[in-house]
Amino acid sequence: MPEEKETINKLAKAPIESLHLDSIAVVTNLYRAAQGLRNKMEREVLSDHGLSWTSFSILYDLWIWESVETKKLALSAGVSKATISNITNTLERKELCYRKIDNRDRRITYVVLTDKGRKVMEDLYPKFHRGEVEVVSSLSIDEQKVISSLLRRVIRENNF
Amino acid sequence: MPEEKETINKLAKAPIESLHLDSIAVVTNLYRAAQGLRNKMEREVLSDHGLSWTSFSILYDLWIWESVETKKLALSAGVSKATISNITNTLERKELCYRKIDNRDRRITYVVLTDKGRKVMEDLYPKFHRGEVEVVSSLSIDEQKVISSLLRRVIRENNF
DNA sequence: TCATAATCGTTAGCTTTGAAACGATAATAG
DNA sequence: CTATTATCGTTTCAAAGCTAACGATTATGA
Repeated sequence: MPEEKETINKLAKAPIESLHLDSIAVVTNLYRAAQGLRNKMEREVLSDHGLSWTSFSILYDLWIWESVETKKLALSAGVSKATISNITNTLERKELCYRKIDNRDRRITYVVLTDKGRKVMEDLYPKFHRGEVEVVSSLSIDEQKVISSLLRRVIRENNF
Repeated sequence: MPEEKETINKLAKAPIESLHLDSIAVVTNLYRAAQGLRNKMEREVLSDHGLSWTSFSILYDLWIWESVETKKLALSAGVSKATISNITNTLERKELCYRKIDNRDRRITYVVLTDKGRKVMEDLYPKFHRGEVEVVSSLSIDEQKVISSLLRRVIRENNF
């Protein structure tokens, strides 16, 4: 990669005893790929319904699990509970979900998908899935299995 | 993975002719790893100087290249030019960089690192690099090379 | 030359994001 | 049985982030 090489040269002047170039490459390319993925999906798929990546991932959870506690949504999406609270507000305004307080433990709030929300997902998911397939289409099935396996290890070992 | 399997079962009911499970796994794990990476770095390293991941990546570019056009910063960080404008304001307020208009083409604005900005990077980069190494430490060097290579292909083929 | 088009960065208005503080509720301890 | 702790979700406030519109500048073309 052109940019990567140039950067490494400049980094030589950095006050570092030893540079682990392979680690740098993994982190750089990992984040760039994820960022590109998100941007592409928001632009080409999710903008149809005015949804952000995180909003979609929440609707997705609700679609799969019917009803999910706020805390689990935050954990699943990798964002703070404050963010979930805000996004839930937006989704509620769009009538795609609603809140439901647990009667047994009134501290817990469940978020539930509405019929309208389900329809949106039934329209959106096939398009999203086509996007997923397209993004990784330059990798063979075996390569997809390899990269998933390696990423899973990173996720597991870091408790991501 | 426990959650992944359960999800796939639920997805069977989805209105999709054919599900490419390997593509789903790549996208899911790719995004989760990147999200975890960002959160960890912001929490454990960048919070020392009150910097976001994107702010840091901009300072990093300036550190390497001395002076960069706003447009290239947006491209490099994978965010919109409006975001760069906002972040540059914040960084300027912290006296970590300043703007400089090109005399030949007065539409172009360069962002330049200050001495204070350089000092911050000299303090921060070693810590950041230790974080990078730590995050991927469960992968062997060969595995790191493999995953970088596969990610690079995804990036290239999608113009990310 | 001068009008039109293209490019660049900022602004406006909104949603997303997180840390910290806050209220409400439940669990625990004495 | 009360008092203390712990947990949960929301609110507050600031920064990050996007789209679209805008003003300023440069390039193009007739």
